[in-house]
Amino acid sequence: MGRTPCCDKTGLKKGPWTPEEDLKLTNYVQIHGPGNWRTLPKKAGLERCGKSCRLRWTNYLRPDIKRGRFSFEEEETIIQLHSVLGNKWSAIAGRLPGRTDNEVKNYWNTHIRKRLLRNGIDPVTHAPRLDFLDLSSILSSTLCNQSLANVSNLLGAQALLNPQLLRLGLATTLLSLKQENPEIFAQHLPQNQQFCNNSQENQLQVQLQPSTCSTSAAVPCTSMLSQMEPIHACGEGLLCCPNAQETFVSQPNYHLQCSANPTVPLASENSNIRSVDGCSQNLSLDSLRSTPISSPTPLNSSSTFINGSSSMDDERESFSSLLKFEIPDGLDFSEFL
DNA sequence: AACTTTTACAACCGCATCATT
DNA sequence: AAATGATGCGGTTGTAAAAGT
Repeated sequence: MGRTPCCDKTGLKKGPWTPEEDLKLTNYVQIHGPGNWRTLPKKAGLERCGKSCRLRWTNYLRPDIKRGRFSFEEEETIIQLHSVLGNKWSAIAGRLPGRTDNEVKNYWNTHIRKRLLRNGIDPVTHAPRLDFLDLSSILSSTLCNQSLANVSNLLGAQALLNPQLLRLGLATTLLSLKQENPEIFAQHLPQNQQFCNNSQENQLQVQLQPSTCSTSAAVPCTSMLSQMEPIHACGEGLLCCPNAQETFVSQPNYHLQCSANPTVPLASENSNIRSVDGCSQNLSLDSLRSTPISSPTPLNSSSTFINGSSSMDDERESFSSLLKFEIPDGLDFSEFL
């Protein structure tokens, strides 16, 4: 059968629109309203395909379009919605007044996607990626920044990870770090109390604790980045989720949880953090979710930007710095060294 | 200053979906 | 029910501007 083309494209102009064309299209739509795009070009005196006119109008000329840089809130919304909806740009844009699907898509591809990749987050699954090529650099920067937070980018890949591979990767990285930065290595690990330095054997050993709360691999990590679970210390410097009984343990070997940067108050104590209910009310995310997530943790947002970076991008870069991890049962660093 | 590479974004293309005949 | 048309959607490309060498 075959469909007829949306318009006869011979002799029709393509490429960037001129101000004159924009004016013609705007004037016509303002008088006659949008729609009937097939016949519009001829009536409006444009040598363009109707489809092109529709796109130009909806993506650029429409008066209610908001232009300019995306705000924090908009970016957070995009990430949260994308973790739930995937590449449903139109659906995402529908929740961002004044933004078009094309704009959201472009912004995702040029900004957010790259940032997530840099931070070790898979932009498709929103789960942490374990790329051993990056392990050293991330861990190095983590240690040098006196925080273990970024390691979560690696260890959070519970669904993707082969435990043996993890041991190997961590061992290699830790060894090289220890050789390259022994002072930092010795200085910071005890502070974070995730590790302890066994001075007698000059080996690293993990303080083990039964894992009481784990997030399921089904939980998008970028959502988790903005989900500050109320947590509390539960001994030995480890942090646990108080409502652990509500969580699932998909892979007991690995235990990933969200927690505040050690230098800032926990989510439950931070008044700047948007309330759980407020978020879900704003976005109605529960209604959008196609598959239930196992974690009761809500989608949250502003909490990810509470450290004091100066530039917008720097603050956004901090996305990755708000996760902590716990070492899984049975993972003994002495095996690595 | 000239050239190359990268980035950002507008626009295009093909397919899907829905409405109408 | 099938054919056809109109519109929407998402992936991809083209290109100007910015950044780097």
